[in-house]
Amino acid sequence: MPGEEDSDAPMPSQRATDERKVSPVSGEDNLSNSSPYVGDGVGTNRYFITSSSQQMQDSSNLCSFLPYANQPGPVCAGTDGSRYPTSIHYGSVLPSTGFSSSVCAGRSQFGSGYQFGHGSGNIYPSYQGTGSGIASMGLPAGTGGRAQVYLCNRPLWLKFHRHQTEMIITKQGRRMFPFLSFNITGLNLSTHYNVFVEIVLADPNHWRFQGGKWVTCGKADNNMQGNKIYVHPESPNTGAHWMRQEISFGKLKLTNNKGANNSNAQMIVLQSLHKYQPRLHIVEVPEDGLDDVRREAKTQIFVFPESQFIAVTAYQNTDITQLKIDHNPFAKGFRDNYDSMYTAPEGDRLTPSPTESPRSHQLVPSGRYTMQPFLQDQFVNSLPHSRFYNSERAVPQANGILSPQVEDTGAPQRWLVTPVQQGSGGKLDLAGYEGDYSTSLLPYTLKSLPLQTSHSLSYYSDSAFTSVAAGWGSRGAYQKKMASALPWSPRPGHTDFPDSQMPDKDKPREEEAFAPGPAWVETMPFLKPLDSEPSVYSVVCKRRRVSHGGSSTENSPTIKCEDSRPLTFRKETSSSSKNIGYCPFYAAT
DNA sequence: CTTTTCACAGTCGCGCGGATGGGA
DNA sequence: TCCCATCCGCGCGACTGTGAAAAG
Repeated sequence: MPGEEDSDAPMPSQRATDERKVSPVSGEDNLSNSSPYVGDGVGTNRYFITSSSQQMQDSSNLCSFLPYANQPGPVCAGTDGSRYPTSIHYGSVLPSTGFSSSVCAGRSQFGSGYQFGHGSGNIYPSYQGTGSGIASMGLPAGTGGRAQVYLCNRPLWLKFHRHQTEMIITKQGRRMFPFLSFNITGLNLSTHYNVFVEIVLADPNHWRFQGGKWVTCGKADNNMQGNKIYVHPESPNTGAHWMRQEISFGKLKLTNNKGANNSNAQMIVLQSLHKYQPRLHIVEVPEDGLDDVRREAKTQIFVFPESQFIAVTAYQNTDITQLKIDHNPFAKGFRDNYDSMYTAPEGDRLTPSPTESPRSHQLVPSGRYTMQPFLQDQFVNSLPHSRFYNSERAVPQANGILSPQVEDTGAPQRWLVTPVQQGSGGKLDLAGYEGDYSTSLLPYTLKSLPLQTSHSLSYYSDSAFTSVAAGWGSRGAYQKKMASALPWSPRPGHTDFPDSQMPDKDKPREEEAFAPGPAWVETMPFLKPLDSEPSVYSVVCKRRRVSHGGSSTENSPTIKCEDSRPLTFRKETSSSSKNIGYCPFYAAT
């Protein structure tokens, strides 16, 4: 394939249907209103992340993402028929239907106290699924605090989210990519927790890819049975353990095989062409028999809107395909041959060939490619910013799609979600992304956490060993091999963030980013894929894109946020038992 | 026509076994 | 000479997206 096509020949991915040639704005029809991602995609609108508990408790805000807010008092039901109230501020995520123990069958560590529910796992009220209730056992009051969770590879998620993330599901099970990887802080060091991911329907629609974009097509099938949760294999473990390093769910597999729920606990059963939303649950493990009433206070749920995806059996959007190829190490074999691909004269390129990278000169064959964000992000690290400046500015990212520099500038960010519901209504925030982007290229900025990169870790470069180890293999393997070569500590203290590291100027941006948004609509508007108009990205870069030397840099950051501190640290004093929150957690330098 | 399934090729990491070198 | 540790290469399996065929 490489070398077989001239520069104008369609790339393999483009040989698909015409529909697939168009960068979709999924759900555009349904989400066109109130989309914050207008114009450049980053949009002038910022979402507001508030530390105010009141706002977080504002059900109206919640409604934009968690319609359960309108439900009457959430109730968790145990298998024994008992029910325990959950004082979720933003609506229950626990339908009142009973729990099921089947999901956790075989997981001895979850044996006694509680079971995970499974079923439809809907997060919108219109569904009558069996729910995905999670009960937690109570723990002594005062143990632990409100956890904060960083979505470590959020920039990568954002990249995909801009095009409406698709996740392949197969009978054998397919790993997610990007995979879920979190940093957790705020746990009690000695308290034991179970950590698991639940994937629930994100909206009540059936989706189809039509006309180059995702559109709704009837109602979703809410009767889908099967496992909807994936318990981290290291569960249960102490808070110290969970906070020690990234918590990666790279081995989580998605399947459409309903029979897989019992046979393979690593699989989550989904339905093709349905939209799903992963949620992270942190549940304190009971160490003594506490009454049910206290259980609810020990479950924290985190939702990252950018991790929403549509399950498919075959990729529909070539942009997603290309992003997968470019960033997923396992798809390296599908990346283009640089040597044969890039033979254009140097003069044809707008972007100078970085001398630092032996391959870089091959990456930008012509001006058409110079602005490909993920090309930039591949080697922006190795180039003086000035070398990129012109090109960055020369081609506005009309759709605001990517600000890929975030993760590749060597300053990947951590994104924190507090367990409490943000008042944002779950709007996906790109401000940080933009900020990061600007970190390397623009005069203003939210600066991401500086992160050293090692070219020796080219494959995972900045995402590095932790995510790789955690995500693709054992968490220790890579660290064992690479730790000695890494100049930084993989184990930063992260719970303390000095205010001095948080420029005030950044706060408004973050807050804006999570400003209360429209109430829940059929398809959460705040999750609208960022651009409602054809992106430069998609228009210009319809040809198959190439990555540089296989750097899936942003897969997941390596380092914990030792230098970061929350801009908006929620001081949730509520007695809420379950808290669902999602908000990127910005750190400034 | 749409969606799903399957075989395929390519990349990678891991584990095994042999080769090598040092010390007892 | 034997034992042990380390290094290296090979094979296998896991994983990916592709593209054709099958299924609905």
